[in-house]
Order: sequence, then structure tokens, then C-alpha cells
Amino acid sequence: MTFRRKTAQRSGVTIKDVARAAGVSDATVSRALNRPDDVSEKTRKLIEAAIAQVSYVPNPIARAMKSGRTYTIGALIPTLDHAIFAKFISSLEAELDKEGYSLVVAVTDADPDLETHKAQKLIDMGIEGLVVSGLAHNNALIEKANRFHIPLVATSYYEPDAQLPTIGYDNSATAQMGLQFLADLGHQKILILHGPTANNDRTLSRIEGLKAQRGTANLEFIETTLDLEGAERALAPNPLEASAIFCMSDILAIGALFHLQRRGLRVPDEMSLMGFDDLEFSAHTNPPLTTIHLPIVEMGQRSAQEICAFLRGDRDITAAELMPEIITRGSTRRAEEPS
Amino acid sequence: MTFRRKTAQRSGVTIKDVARAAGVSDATVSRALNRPDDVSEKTRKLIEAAIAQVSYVPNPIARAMKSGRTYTIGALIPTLDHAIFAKFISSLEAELDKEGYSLVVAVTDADPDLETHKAQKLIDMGIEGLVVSGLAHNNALIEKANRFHIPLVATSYYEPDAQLPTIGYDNSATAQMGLQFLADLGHQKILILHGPTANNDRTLSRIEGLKAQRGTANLEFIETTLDLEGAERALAPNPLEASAIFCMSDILAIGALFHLQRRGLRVPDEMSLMGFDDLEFSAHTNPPLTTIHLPIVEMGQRSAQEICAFLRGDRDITAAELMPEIITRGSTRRAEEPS
DNA sequence: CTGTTAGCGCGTTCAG
DNA sequence: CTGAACGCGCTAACAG
Repeated sequence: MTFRRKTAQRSGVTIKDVARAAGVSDATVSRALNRPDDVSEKTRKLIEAAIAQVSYVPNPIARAMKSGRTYTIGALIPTLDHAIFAKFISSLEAELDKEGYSLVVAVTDADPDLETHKAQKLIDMGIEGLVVSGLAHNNALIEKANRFHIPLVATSYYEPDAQLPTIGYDNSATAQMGLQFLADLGHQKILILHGPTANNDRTLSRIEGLKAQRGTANLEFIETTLDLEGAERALAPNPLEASAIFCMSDILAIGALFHLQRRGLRVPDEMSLMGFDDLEFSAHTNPPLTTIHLPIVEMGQRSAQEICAFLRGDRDITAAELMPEIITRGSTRRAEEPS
Repeated sequence: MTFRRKTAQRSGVTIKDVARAAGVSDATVSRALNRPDDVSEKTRKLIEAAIAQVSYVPNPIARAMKSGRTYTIGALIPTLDHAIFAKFISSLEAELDKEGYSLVVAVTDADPDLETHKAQKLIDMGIEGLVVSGLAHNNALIEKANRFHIPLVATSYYEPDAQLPTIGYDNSATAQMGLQFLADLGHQKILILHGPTANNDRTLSRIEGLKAQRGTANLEFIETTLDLEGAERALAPNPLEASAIFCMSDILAIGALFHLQRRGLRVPDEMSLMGFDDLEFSAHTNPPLTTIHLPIVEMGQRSAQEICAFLRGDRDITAAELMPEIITRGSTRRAEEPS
């Protein structure tokens, strides 16, 4: 079928047309629509008939204009191709819906210019709140949100002293926790595989945390693209002298696992492997992946709740630290004692 | 940091306040904002100063009220947890952005009631177009969109005779194509693994296509949940007498692969495995997965283009068939000749 | 180049 | 219970 244009923009029939058709005033129609109890049974029926007859449909914009509210929240995310962001958006949207808000998503591809552009677009369309990923945003964005009095929340990050409220986890400490886990298993030489650091403060923070703990183990860092292919490319030319690989993202860990399998290296016997995210996939690989579970769903919920509470006027938005957790599965084991 | 409420709703300073502060009329302020060239350098400066002074911020809703447009499109999708939908949304959003539109996403969990609820919410907020997944939608939804003169596009489906324009592929024919591929390899007994059929016309259509081709091979159908766990649960109790498993979704195929690995069955030597979707993962498993590539990105782009063209008044929305394609990789091989 | 006037569609006074 | 009138914030038309 083809959808045929029936009318120009928004049908054009207004409350006035209904009023005329029903032989009442527009105010009465408005009332019949908003507070039916204040209208007599009889005229209400009359109006309903008129509405159907002239096929009236209320104009949401005019409504919003009166209330001054759009019940719309924006989210600026670097990508949707990574399951972790999809899950976050999903959780955010579900929680916002409970409070009557809708979610507009804008993908930035981790490009600051695109981010600025989309932020402006979101603001222009009247969002009442904005959620972004990470902390490293051009000041233009922060200032803009401020100027428009739009509450801004940074997620995937926890930093109580930041310029804007953060709802997330401590990337640095979490990476350190993972490293410690591996070190405690006796791993001395560890390969760190991570995604792009450009415009990605989450990754940067993880790496910094790791570097600060250099004493713990001998660390080698490799940066690559954040996909399975990236893991392959990073590891293929590597002699793999480490006894463990710690990936700053499960997608890389899974890519590493596939690579190691192809290379004939057994995990965890010949190589321990640890991830970061806890994707659905990670629990099902062979062996299942030891990883760090990120509280993504809670992050979405919490972000929504904070913004909604703020908009309701209940309270200011406060930063919140959510706790990641190590999930021990089969891809890690104690390092061989040096013989 | 905590975000402190500075002001009640939308700051309240209007174009009038600016006009007063600058000593000009409101129309001039409006002009200075929208067509700066029509205003003298001098008064423009004056106005800019006034804007900063009273910290004016334009009200997008009032703007929308004049133009009658919101430049917002809604998408109703069953889930974001499945990468295929995330990718679709991503592509849709990117293309809509090019035309100046924003995308509001609403997740329905494949629940008709939720779908109705969210559809209404989207309409109430003033979307100008709506994209849904699949064809099986309660008439209420279709009728509603019609009543509000909102163009509606159904995706992941192609059905030229449907009630609403579809942009997608022929699920039935595509499944048949996959089956034929396996049959041509000599597979006589094939296990079909598929996701829930309830409220999912895409899956239903694939199954129907397969059943219509029953003559081609001996088919056994198993329904399960659409996740890795689902594949595991479905296959664990199965004796696996088939020589090939055809999964109606890559996620199931990958789950199946993991299961077979654990079970010690070699793919493709002892079991051929074929998917449906072509996720990023599928190209990287061991062995890489033979699957059917779905034109998801094109689907998003095309949907956006059709809606935008329609809204521009250029033309009606017409259905479009996009062609899936078999991607032959390592998980399938010719069946052993019966000895 | 700038000011005045007149609404956009709706909800909300305030009278009746 | 109902109607008349006003105004939300902004912009398009028309004068000047």
C-alpha cells in the first residue's frame, strides 16, 4: 500500500470547528475534553458527536505551549552499535515512560562537533532534560544546557567533584579492581586491550587507573577499535607473552577469545582473559567470560529518576555512585608458578 | 556536583523582555534572531546585548506553534536488546538527522497494550511520522495514525498489499531461500530454531514460508526465547538427528554454536549451522557463521527518506522491497552422502 | 530598516 | 453549567 497524503500539515480543524458544529463555545469544548465532569452529560455527547463529525484532533503543540512542558528528555550517546549503550537507552526509556516522559535519542559517533549539533537540535525541540555519556564534553555543551536551564546528567562515570552531576561508576577504580583480581591470581605480565581513547574519557580513566597501579604487574597496552575485528587486528601480530589479557570492553574480550581459539591457545589454561561490561554474550562463550559487571540498567533508571525528581521540583540532581562487580567465570585461572 | 534548580519552568523571559531592554519592538528582536540581515548592524548589536543581559532563551514550543511543525518522528520497536533493532534505530536516526528531524524511540516489549500506550504518547507529543516493526498491529494503532494524519511505515516486512506501506524484506521468501540453500547442500533433515511467534509476524511469516516448502526437507521446528540461553535450552534435550540447524535469528545460531561446541559436535563437519540477520558477531565466531544478511541499514535510511519526502509533500509513501542475501561462511557444508 | 497588528490553538480566568 | 475574552511566545504581514 501507499500512504496517501490526505491533508496538509496538522489537519487544521480546531476546537473552534468543533464548537461551531456542536453549537457551543470553544471553551466548553475544551472543558469537555479536559474536565468532562464539569460539563453536562447532554452537551458532552453533543460535543463528542461533533468531534467525530469534523474529525477533530487536538493539537499537542498548542497544549504544550500552555503548559510550558514537553515531557521530553534527550539522550546523547556515542553509538548504538555497542550493546551496552542500547541497554542503557532501553532502561532509560522504560523508566522515563513510567513518569510520563518520552526519550529522544541522538547518536554522536563520539564526534564533538556532531555532539554540539545534536545537542542544539535537542534543545531547539524543547527537551526538558539531557543525559550524556561520560564527562569530557566541550564546555559549549555544558554552558548551553546551563543557559537553557536544562538539567544535564553525565553517565558511565562517577566523579563527585565534576562540573555536572555524574551517575555511574568509578572507571579508574573499577579497572584497578579488575587488575588486582588478575594480580591476585598470580599474573605478572598482563596485556591490556582497550578501545579508542580519543573523545572517550571513560576509557581514558580506566587506563589511567591501570597505569597508576603499574607496580602490581607488568602491563602492556594496546589500543584498537571497539569491535571484534579490532581485537583480531590488535592480537594477530602480538607474540602474546603475557599470561593474561584484560580487555576494557567485553566486545574486545570476546574478539580476543575467538582469536585465541583460532590461534590454538586454550583459555584459561594457556591464557587468562578478563572483560569489562558483562554483555549477555559473555556468559555463554566457551569458556564463559570472567568480567566486570557494569550496573547499566540501574544507571538508566537512576538517571531517569533524578531528572524527573528535579523536574518535579522535588530536589536537586545529585551524583550517584553505582558499583560494578567482578563476575568470576571460566576464562581466568591462577597463573602457572614460574618453574 | 549537584545540579541546582535555578528557575521554575522555562525561564519565563520572553522576546518582549528583550525588546524592552533593547528599546525596540518584539518583532525586531524576532527578526534579529531569524533573519539577522534584515536588521541594521547597530540594533542587532543592541539586541544581542539585551539578550545576554536578560538572559533570554527562545521558547521552542512557541516556535513550533507558529510553524505547526515539530520535526519529530517516532519509532515503535519491540526491543533494543537485540542488536538488529539497535542498528536499525541508529540508521534511522542518522538519516532523519540529515533532514532535520529528531527521533523519539519507544520500546514496546512486543506487548500490544504497551504499544498502544506508547503510540498514543508519541502522537500526543506531536510526532509527524511513525515507524513500526512488522505488520501485525492492532487496528487501533493504524486507525489512530490515520485519524491524526500521521504517516505510518511498517518495517522488517515487505507486503505490497498490506494496509500500510511496508519497507523491508519478504520474510517468507527469505526463509525459503535459506532452506533451499541448505537443501542444495544435501541436507535432508533440518532443525528449525526460532524465537517467539506471539505478536511477531516476522517470525511467523518465516515459519510459514518454511512450512510451505516442507517437501524440500524433513523439518523439525523448535520455538524458544530469542537469546543465547534460549538456544541452549532448546537444544540441550534434543538428540540432534538433523544434519543442519537453521536458526531464524543469528543470536540463536550463535547460541547453538556455543552449545554444539560444549557438546563436542564439530561445526560444520558434524552439523551445519545457518543463521538469519548477519550480526557483527556472526563473521567472527569459529567457524564464522553462514547466514542471511538483512538490509537493516538501508531499511532505516529508506524509511527516513520516505517519511521525509512525504512530509515535504513530494510524494506518497510507497512500499519498498529490500533484498536479503545469503552470506556463505564456514558453518555450513555439504551433507554426507548416505552410505 | 523598523514598528504595529494580528493571529497560531488552546486553556483559563471571570461573568453570567 | 456555559460563554466571552484574554494571553501563552513567537512570527508574518503590512505599513511607515
